[in-house]
Amino acid sequence: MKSTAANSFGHAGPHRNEGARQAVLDAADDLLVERGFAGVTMEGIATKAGVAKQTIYRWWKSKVDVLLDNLEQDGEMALAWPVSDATPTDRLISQLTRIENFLHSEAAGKVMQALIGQALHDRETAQKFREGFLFNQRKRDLAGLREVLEELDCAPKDERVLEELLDQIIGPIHYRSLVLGQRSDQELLVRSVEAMLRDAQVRVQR
Amino acid sequence: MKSTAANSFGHAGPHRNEGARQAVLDAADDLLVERGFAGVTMEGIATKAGVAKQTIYRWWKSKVDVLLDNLEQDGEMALAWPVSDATPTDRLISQLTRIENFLHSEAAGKVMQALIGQALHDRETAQKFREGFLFNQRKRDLAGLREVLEELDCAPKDERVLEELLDQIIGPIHYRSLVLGQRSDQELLVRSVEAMLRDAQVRVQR
Amino acid sequence: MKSTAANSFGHAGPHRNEGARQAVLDAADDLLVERGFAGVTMEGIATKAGVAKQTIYRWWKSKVDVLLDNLEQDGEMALAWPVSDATPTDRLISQLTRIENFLHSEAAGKVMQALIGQALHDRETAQKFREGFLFNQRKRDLAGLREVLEELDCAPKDERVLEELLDQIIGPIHYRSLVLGQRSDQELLVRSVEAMLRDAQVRVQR
Amino acid sequence: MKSTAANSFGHAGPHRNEGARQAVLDAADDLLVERGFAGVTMEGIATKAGVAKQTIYRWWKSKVDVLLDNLEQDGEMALAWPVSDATPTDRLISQLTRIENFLHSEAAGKVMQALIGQALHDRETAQKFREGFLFNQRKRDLAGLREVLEELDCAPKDERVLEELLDQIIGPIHYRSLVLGQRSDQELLVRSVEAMLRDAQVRVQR
DNA sequence: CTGTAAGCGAGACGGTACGTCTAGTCTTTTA
DNA sequence: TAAAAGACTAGACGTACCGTCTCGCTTACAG
Repeated sequence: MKSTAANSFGHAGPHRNEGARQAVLDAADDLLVERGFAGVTMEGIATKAGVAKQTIYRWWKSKVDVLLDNLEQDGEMALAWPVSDATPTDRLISQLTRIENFLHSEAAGKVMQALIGQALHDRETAQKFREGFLFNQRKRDLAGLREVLEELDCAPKDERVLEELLDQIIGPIHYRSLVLGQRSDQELLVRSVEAMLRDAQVRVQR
Repeated sequence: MKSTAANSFGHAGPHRNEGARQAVLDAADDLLVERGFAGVTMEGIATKAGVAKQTIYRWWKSKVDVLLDNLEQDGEMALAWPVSDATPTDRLISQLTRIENFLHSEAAGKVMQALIGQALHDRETAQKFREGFLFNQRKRDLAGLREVLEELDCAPKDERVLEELLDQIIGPIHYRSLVLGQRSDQELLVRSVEAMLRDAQVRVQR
Repeated sequence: MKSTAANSFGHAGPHRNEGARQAVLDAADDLLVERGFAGVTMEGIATKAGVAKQTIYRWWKSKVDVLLDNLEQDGEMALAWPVSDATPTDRLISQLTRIENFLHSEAAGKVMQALIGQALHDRETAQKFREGFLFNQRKRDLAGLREVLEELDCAPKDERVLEELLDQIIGPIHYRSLVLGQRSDQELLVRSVEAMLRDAQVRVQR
Repeated sequence: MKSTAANSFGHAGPHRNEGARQAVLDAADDLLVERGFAGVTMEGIATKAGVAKQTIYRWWKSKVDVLLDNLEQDGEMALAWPVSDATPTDRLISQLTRIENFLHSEAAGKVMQALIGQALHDRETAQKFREGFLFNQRKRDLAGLREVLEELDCAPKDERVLEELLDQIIGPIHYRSLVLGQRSDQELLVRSVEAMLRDAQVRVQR
């Protein structure tokens, strides 16, 4: 606790006020949960966060940017592959469960759904969402999956095949969640992984 | 040519003006393609269609309703399983191709993406979209898939398993399209169907 | 009581809502008296009048236009030369008194002072103020003065001289009011008129 | 010449930076000429002067104070009664001409018009303007006029009469300039002085 | 065969949020 | 300790749409 104590909140100096930053992120998140995406407005965030609109515009270009900032903060933590000594299959199932739970989680899941929704409306949002979050997460998932498959001796050489195998398991989860609006139960995830592993073995033998 | 001549357009009588209806649907579609979802506004539609705002509100509750009306008209046609004497597998692949093409089509695909996007923002849109379009289409696809699997002697008894098998093939396509923003090539669709059929056979043997 | 009764106020049709118009004019006037010129804002007027900002912008370009509208309504009435059987000199003094009182009146005087103030800040306001109010009033005052001088047999032939004579009596009043912030008492006005009449006679003899 | 070297400009020491002061005054004046009164903003002055906003607020309460500072500097010099051996009447006419020219001068005249304009909007500005500039100038003009009248043997005993005589000549000039937006030509000034002198003589005989 | 009721184009209305601008305050860092 | 730099809260600016409304016209059907 040194000089940073001065910036606890309240007023600010020439450097960025960290308290204001977090207040904005939290306010946006709260509004999304309480009132949905249309209820997230720059004015609403400002009021709720006790912050001037100009302060938001100084650091973020739009409400989408604010939400994306939230997602980058929360999502990368919640979707990391944890260190584990479980069997490869179990580790894979457990990651799939983590993804499914994340998609339906109260705060972070709503943010992600809102951003995917907006990405479908707006090309620029799509790009930001993918580059700011999705592709990073995808890299981590591909690496995790590769490790699992290597332990099971069915890792493909071709990276594109690995991507196909990943999409075989996460595609249906997302489709059910985002499009159908349905959760995927544990059994389904297990069968999905089994089917994919069978396919991986078939492919590797060719 | 009797009473319809009066309703050709221009002005109207006590019955609904069909010209105005189509002009509204077309204007909404055009605006979506030209300016994206945010560019579709009630005022914009009214101006472009040469129609009073009140006329739109008389027949549709919101711009989402207008777009959904469009989708119901176009989508059900473009996604029907055609009568064909091809092999079951080929028919399945061809339907999958049809879906993939539809998702990326200029007009109808944009409408569908916009509606899915809005469904992710708004519960009510989600419900309308599913009940007005998605569930109907899903029923047709489930019936088509069942027929294919029956011919291949691997149709499951349980309807829920059939749904899982359907999601195995359409889930990844949608995920790539909606979330990753990538097209799925023909090869991928073929391998996807093969993997699903293998899984169906495994399941039916149990 | 015919069809116009429908537009008493509340909501409006495709024609201008007279109630809203008057509410805006009154709100602007009230704000000016209560809070001064800086306290007259488009938002404040809108709130006080119970009117949407867009409604103000639809009919007036700026708050200056609103105030000018007020002045045109009030000023032309308060500064008219009334029909009178008093002596010419008395009529002139009485008009001068009327002007002096007007300049210091609660509502209309404040509006006029505000507009002259703004005219000194902004060329466009100056032009509007002059063309919308000042020059009309000046014409009436010149006509009134000419009549008075004719009855006293000292009306100049040259219009420019007439203007000079007018400015001899109204210039000091305005200077004291606008620049010095002082009222001119009745005695002063009387002496001012006497001096001017003496000058008019001198001039006419040449 | 010791510590002043440090205060040459750029950065500053513990004492007031004279360079900054002048830069602020000049910037305000420039902005007024270039963009009008509304274009004179604290931010604009700060930017143009290369000075921090806080520095302005440290020494002046508002932009009006800055402009008034300018006027006090320039106005008192430009409006002084010079020593002259001309006839009294000519000296008076020449002072009147000086005033008229000042009101229409590029820099100082604009400042004065702006301040009078703002004084009409705001009581506090009015007071500052009068006490900081106007009343001082008026004292000088009254003294000058008294001297002229004494030489012509028609100086009134009553100071209030002297003020009235002054307003007879400067009132119309200001009215034409500030309200009508018109210049007064030399001839007019001459006739105005003649009329006033005639009135002074009439009054003194009573 | 005529009134009446509905659909229609037009557009004014009260609102909400937008993104920008400036005000005036405060804090940090430099000299 | 003055000054430059600039982040901060506050609030008005003028614009764009929202969804509701009123108007005046046109036209189909009912009495």
